[in-house]
Amino acid sequence: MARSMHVRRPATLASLAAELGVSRTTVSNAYNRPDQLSPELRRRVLETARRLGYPGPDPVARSLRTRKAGAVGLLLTENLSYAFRDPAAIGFLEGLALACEDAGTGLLLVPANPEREDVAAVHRAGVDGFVVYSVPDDDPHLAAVLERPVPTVVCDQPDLGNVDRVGIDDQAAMNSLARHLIALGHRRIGVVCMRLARDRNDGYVTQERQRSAHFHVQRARLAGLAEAFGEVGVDWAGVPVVERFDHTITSGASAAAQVLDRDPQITALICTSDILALGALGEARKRGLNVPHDLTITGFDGIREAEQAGLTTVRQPVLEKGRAAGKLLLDSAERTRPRSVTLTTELVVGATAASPRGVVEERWFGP
Amino acid sequence: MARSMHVRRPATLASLAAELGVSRTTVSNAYNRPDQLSPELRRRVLETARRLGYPGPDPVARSLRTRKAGAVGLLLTENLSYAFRDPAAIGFLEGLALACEDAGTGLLLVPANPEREDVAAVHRAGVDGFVVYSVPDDDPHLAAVLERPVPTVVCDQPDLGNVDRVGIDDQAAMNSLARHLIALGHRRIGVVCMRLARDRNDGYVTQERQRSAHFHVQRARLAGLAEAFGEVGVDWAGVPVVERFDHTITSGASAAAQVLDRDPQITALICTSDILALGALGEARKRGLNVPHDLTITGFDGIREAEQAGLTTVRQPVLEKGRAAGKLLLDSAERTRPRSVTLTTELVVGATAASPRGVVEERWFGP
DNA sequence: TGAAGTGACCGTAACGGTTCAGAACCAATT
DNA sequence: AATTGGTTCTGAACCGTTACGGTCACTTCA
Repeated sequence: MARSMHVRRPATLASLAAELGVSRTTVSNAYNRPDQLSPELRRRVLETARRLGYPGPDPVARSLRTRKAGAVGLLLTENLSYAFRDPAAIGFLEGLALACEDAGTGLLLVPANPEREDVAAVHRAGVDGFVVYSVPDDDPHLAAVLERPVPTVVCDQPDLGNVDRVGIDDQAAMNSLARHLIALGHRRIGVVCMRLARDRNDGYVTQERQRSAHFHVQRARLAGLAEAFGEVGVDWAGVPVVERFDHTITSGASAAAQVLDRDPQITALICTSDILALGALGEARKRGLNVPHDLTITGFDGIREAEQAGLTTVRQPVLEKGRAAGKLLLDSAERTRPRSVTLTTELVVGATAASPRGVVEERWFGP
Repeated sequence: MARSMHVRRPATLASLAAELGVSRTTVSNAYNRPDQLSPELRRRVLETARRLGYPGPDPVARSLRTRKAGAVGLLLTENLSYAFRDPAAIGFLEGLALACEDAGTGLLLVPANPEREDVAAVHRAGVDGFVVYSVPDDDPHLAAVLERPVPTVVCDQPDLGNVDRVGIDDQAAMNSLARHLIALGHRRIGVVCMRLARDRNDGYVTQERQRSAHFHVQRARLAGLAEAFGEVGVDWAGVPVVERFDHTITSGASAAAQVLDRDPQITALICTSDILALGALGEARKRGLNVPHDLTITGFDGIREAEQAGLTTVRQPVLEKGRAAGKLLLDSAERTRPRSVTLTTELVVGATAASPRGVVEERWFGP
């Protein structure tokens, strides 16, 4: 019975067919199209498969032939593990996972180490499409993805023209937050932002660096601030903007410290993310500053931790963003021309923003 | 120059070779072994590739030939998106992602809907190995994974004998927590646990169901409790054990309510996860119970939220667990026989456990 | 009784690469 | 002049499937 004990080679569809004396097609059909063969033969095929230890059609070979991988790739700018530490990223992932789940598709996290310029992982990924989440617009990984002949959806990215996009209007959202602060009477402000480019620059940001920032989201948020404060006569060039490469609470604290050390007279510290704002809150507390009365602090994202802290911020629908990205990618049928989805945001008025001391809120003077 | 404008078919390695008048081998080498051809020819190959829009070797075809997918699969019992909602699962994911990152490997989240018994996704996954995280031991997805001829690591699973395993000693950990409560003087206890099997059973758990629970982790934790309390003469059969299918704070609250309604005289409520315990804490607060003096509540896992709440619990190294699983899987070289990694846990004495009213802590009587 | 229809199965040709054992060539050594 | 060694490139086999367009025996129906 056990013919050739030395078969190290695992069984294949062909060997199974040979053993059974049928064609490979038939064996394939036994797995993929049961209606194409008699129940009796199918039973025999499956039983012989079990006996020979044939685990069913090889997924990779099948993918090659059918030109479907059954998975979408996710490209993140950060270390893969980072995605699981940032609440906003987690929310995005959850939404994306939901969309994939609905479609029965796998989700492949592509290891794109931002340090090394090793794009090989992008080339090696056997996927039917890519979602690119918040990477700098000059990221070589992004370029590698765009070269791959598969549909792609970018998130938090400027409109690339030829691929689908999902995001929010960062500039408008930040603008409305700024207007809120302006209405409260703030004119002397400081800004803490996330990394603006691939190089580390933990410190003050020049005008030029702001304009040429490679992270679209950050660039747009700063632009929204500049726009709003410019309108009320604030000289943007004089506004201290401090950047941090690492997106952590600790970074937020140290950045806040840096701003407060040099410009203690500011009445509001605007952070471009909740995480940074939480750090700033901690730093303010450490300095004995009363938030919001001594110092207004705001964030961006609307993560749960921010809500608990009562942070004044902008809420963006991160989960929806992920889900929208997934949906866009997964029904890529009939994509005539690139689609663009812009989700709405919401100003969250918390307890960390108030009129500066000695200033009565402006709207009281309204007509 | 542009020969045949109607080439809908994208360029392949072969077409590129033909265009250049070289062999396919040479083109392949241009990408994979630059030292195998002259720099000049390589330059020509790459340039022609760009001109023809050839995106480089197809990952799937390459995988087929090299028998490497460059990714590991992760199988979760829950809906994919759930993994991003449970802090413990997130920690595990982070650790696993770290390990994958180090190895330059992708991480494929396999959509294993626990509702449907659709195992196809497991068959379709093009991966070099699987990590299986906390699924019931009779899960068909698990069976499907074990049939695949690739290395596998199971987590929070009984020793399957033939695959690598990583986990903690749930029984011992819970036993030590129980001893702590016993030392405090607790004898009348209630238990809230996570789902014990694939079927929903929101309510009391029979002895039989406890013993035959398909979630190893839960079974072991209950066993640890039964063991410890049995030693001091508590009749385990009389201990109310309530199960919840959904692992949410809300579930924890409702389960706690169910126990407290029927057995208001209990002095301690032991939950098999922090999430459930947090729910129980809320329920206790709602009832005006003073924790820990009116009621002791404990958890399991050691998530951050539990720490903030001052929960008495068992901390397990979830991140390390993920990382260990990844490492085990990724250096599957020379695996002689299945390895088993058991990580250590730590009893976290928080503020939610104390001696019941009228009872002096036992250790005060110590020799 | 012959034409048409149906169910069951098969042969061939991809799918797009990688790999390995050489071939061809040339320069340097014996 | 023959041998050696090195570089550069090639041919053919192979990876394990599935898509496509059949064939063939066996009804069914007029």
